[in-house]
Amino acid sequence: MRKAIDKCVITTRRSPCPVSCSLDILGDKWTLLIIRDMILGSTRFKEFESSPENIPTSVLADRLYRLTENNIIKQTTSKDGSKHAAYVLTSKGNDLFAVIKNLRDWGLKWEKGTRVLLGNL
Amino acid sequence: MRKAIDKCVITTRRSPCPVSCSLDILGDKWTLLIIRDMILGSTRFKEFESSPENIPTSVLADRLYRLTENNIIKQTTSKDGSKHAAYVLTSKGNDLFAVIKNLRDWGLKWEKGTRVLLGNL
DNA sequence: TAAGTTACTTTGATATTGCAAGTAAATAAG
DNA sequence: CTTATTTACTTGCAATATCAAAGTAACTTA
Repeated sequence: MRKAIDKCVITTRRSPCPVSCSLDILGDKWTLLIIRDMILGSTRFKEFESSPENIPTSVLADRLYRLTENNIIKQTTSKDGSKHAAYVLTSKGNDLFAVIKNLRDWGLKWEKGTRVLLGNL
Repeated sequence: MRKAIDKCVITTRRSPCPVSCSLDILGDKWTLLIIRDMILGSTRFKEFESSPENIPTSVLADRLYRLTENNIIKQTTSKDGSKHAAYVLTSKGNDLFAVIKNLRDWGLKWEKGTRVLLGNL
């Protein structure tokens, strides 16, 4: 995916438009699903990996890195005292709840056969 | 991009989750920008093309096709009587206004240097 | 009716994704 | 304490998608 050497997030914006800028960061098939999982309480790599959409591990590692770079999530020492990585939403990340809810509502309204799987998402 | 022969939108969902399903359709860097432009009044290929983000024409053609397949936009005969293609939002498409507004608000709040360019987006 | 303009398609290089396999550190089991 | 298992990734590579540039046919304007 991205080699250790080129682990850097390029931050060239397509335009100053806030919609465009948000999509520069969030606009792909996986990023907001990770946020969804975090809203539902997931904190660990393994948990994101085991979501029903089956994100490739290489993509997951890449997205966790980018989300961290963009201060949307951050690593913490997990409460259970384990030394395994744990991720939590920052307030910037928590503010994406509204976006997720709108995507959920739109999906429920217009796409037949969708249904809430866990929690309220 | 897509050859005439394979112009078909594959509709395999990653999961029945409404968030995931919405992202199957909307989850990329360009789709919601076209919706943004349409909310701001654009109807023609040339107008989408001349937005500040500079969408490649091949991607634009592809997205207009997919949005049409998903009943988010539809072709109309334009009001001015010209025979050139014109696109308008369906009610399904109009319902994305909430998503766009959330992305705008999130961008304005958290991304320095973003600013509303035209209208309210 | 000739000269744009519009709405695309095509082409080919480059970048991203998806999948399978591999690995090192952390934890659990014996 | 030693081995086995789990976790959190990385690597390699084929498949797919993107981008930029150029091309084209239908439509409109001069």
